[in-house]
Amino acid sequence: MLKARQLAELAGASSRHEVPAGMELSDDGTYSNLLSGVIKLTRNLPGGRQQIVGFHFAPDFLGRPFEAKRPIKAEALTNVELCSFPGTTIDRMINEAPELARQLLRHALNELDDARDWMAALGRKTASEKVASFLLMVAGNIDPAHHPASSMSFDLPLTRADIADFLGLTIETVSREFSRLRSDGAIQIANKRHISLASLAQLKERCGD
Amino acid sequence: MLKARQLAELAGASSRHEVPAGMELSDDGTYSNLLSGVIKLTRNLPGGRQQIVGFHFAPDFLGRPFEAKRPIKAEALTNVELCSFPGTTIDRMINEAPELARQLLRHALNELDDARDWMAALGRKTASEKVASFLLMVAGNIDPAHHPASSMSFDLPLTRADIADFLGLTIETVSREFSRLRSDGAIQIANKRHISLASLAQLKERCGD
DNA sequence: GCAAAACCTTGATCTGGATCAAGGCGATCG
DNA sequence: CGATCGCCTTGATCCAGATCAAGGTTTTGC
Repeated sequence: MLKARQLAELAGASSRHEVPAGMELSDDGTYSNLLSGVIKLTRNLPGGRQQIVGFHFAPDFLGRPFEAKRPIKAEALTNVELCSFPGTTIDRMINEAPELARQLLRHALNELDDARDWMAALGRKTASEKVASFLLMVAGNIDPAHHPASSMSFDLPLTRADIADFLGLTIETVSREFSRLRSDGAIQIANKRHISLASLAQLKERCGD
Repeated sequence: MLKARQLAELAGASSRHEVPAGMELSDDGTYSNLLSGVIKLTRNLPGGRQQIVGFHFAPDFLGRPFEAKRPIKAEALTNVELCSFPGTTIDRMINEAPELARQLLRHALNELDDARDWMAALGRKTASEKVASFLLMVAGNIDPAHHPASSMSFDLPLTRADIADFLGLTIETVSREFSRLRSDGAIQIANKRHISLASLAQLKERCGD
């Protein structure tokens, strides 16, 4: 745990602010807690190609020490509430509080596990397995404690174009797979974006792992 | 930097050993420096599908604190020399030496950057862009300081099947793309595995980013 | 040194998902 | 309220890369 003095220092240096949906989050060196909303991380290739390489769902932590080799853009998918700390404060505290460094390391390794999971999906899963895996991932992040056998519903924070850019597909294929899942009774769709899952267990059979 | 006492402790607890090509590296909780050789990290999907999610080239560091959510297997692609430390030593020292925690964090973030780069390749690059990117990656790891404009050569430490499992392709497609690069004069191939690159710059034009 | 086994290449054909095309909602706005 | 715009769906067709097939080459083992 962090010491009381350090918690107080963080609280004193923090500032709360809001970012509207669609706005890019500039990569000043700050760190933030994501209090609400969803953020996408994207990597751009020539020819207008885009790959989404990760998401942040509330409550998550964002920001990183050291420079990235490759530029990654962060953009708010929904309205977003942040609680930010100056980079210098965190960087200094990493050296003073081993527990903070441990937490950052644990967090980075979780993101690495996620990225590798999606490498496997991008390289080796079929379109319908990708879409099922995607719905499971969103469901798991929106309600981490949900019982696998019971039904749940939520609003997708992404457009079909974003989903396609995450799964390495086109919007038409994503749309067709949604339609297929609906006609198979695995999901219901209201208003394009509102999804009801019959059960997480049912989707797991379609997710290809 | 680590203190002399800590370096001495590490040296005292370390043990040198060797792993032959093709052998799986068991995931006891130890940490190792990879002194020579190449290791692949794989994730398995049902139906015999496999995705390689990363490599370690010498000199690299392997091992991770905290449990991974998903099982990842590590296998030696070549004969490998390791210098290993017990997990308990490292885990304890993380709390004593902030600099060690920083290094582990930096290392994890580099692996995360790499994984995200490959997500973009898997999701959005063509077969020939993937193969060119792969060759650049291998070349860069085998000789990090190589001049981009001059030619270089090396032995691929992977079979065509491994390359296919890394790039999300089939062995036939990998083979055809190698043949095409050869007939275009971008590479030369001797003995299936020995590759000569005319220049890194030439490949960069084909790698799709 | 010969045979078997691994690994690799090349050709022919097939197919999952891309591309092209044509509307169908629902919001926002005048 | 009707028009425009952004987003989504569905159908028709196409093609990059998969699959199927047939050797060729290199390595391994006896």
